Amino acid sequence: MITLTRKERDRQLRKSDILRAAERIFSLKGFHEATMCDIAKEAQYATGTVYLYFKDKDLLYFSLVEEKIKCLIAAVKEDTESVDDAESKIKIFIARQLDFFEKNQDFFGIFLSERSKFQTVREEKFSKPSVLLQYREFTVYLIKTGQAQGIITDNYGSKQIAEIFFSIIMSVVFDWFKNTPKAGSALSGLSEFIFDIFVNGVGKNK
Amino acid sequence: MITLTRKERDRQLRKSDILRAAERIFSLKGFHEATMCDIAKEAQYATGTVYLYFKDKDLLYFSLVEEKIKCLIAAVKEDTESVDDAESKIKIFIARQLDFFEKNQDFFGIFLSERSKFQTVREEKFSKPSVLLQYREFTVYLIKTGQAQGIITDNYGSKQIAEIFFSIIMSVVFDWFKNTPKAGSALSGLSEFIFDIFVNGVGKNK
DNA sequence: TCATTTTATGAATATATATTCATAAAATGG
DNA sequence: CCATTTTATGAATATATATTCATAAAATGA
Repeated sequence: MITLTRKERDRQLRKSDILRAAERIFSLKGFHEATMCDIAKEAQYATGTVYLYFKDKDLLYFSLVEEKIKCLIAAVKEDTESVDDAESKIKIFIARQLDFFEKNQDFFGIFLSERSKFQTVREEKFSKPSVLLQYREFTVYLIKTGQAQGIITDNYGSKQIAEIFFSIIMSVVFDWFKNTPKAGSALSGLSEFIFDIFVNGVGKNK
Repeated sequence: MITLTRKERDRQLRKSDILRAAERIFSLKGFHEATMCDIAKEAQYATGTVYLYFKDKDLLYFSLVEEKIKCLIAAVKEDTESVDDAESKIKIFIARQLDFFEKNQDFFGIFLSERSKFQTVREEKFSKPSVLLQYREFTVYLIKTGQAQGIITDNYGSKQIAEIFFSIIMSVVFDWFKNTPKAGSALSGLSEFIFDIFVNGVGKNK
């Protein structure tokens, strides 16, 4: 059902241009240091034009984050649905995630540096449940599946475990991001490591 | 060797007053939203006075974070030194850390929300190695001890494991911080959980 | 081609707040 | 008690930048 008029489609394209510019500028300078003027220039528009497409700076920023996370969720969901056993699901989840961040390094910079902003301001500006929440819910679902299939402990709640899961992945990505000089080793190569640590811990198996 | 003149000591006291005020205001509003005026008022000084004690807003902020982390490091070092076996060391480390964050909830708010700032701007303003680095080094040392004593795997590097360790603790603290309504259950109660997950993973032990 | 609507422009505005500095108050010490 | 030094004050300054808006350009369609 394609109901976009040409006008609407054009508008979407221009919004998209601006979002791409914002992505570059925000990730280069961070939220506060990036100016609307920077972003407009990068998108080859005048300052005021940006405001015809995004109400204000906050909203521009959030639109960008939302768009990206939606992408990630979509990719992850599609791929994990293709298998049934929880172990594969989890492994695929990790791999997809690493892949995404590797291909979206700029975005990752934003995501990391402004996480807190996203958590506090979001409530005031968005009525709809945040995509981060959706994302979180999906990891909880994964863990529950693992518990149901008996490969993950049920000594602890799925939410609690999901948080740990997420933070381990993020910490590895962050570490890689920080230390890898440009075109270094593949982030995706760390999938195994994450899965192992997450499932088996760091204790020495005697 | 007490070499502080009364003048110097007074100055320290006033700096301390200002730091306490900054702690309250920063944690209430975050770095950008907190104004120097807010902080001055909270400390019962005029705006300009703050500048007699701290060169600028950034430095005030970093002084605060440094001071707190130094505290944490000191506490952690002292306590872990009292035992020899790595398992106890690690358990104590976790417990002390939780204890610290529980007692310094305000500070934790700052620490979390401005982590990125701290990581980027620091280099430019401080020549001395940051306390965060010291902190990180200490966790690496802990892991190495564990590896040397054969309770932690040496399939992976100590740095890599230390990052994971740190991030697991932080994620638990963050979670608690977010969900616990005021005077709820003790954060310190989660020590066991962290140790278990970290060492044994979330895999179901058959 | 021209009248009307839509879109773009960027200088001007509005606001916010970090920082300074001339002035005043307080402390010092002789 | 006075002269000098130190410390505190807070109004004024400087700067930065998000946002607006009068104006211009472009697109539309008859």
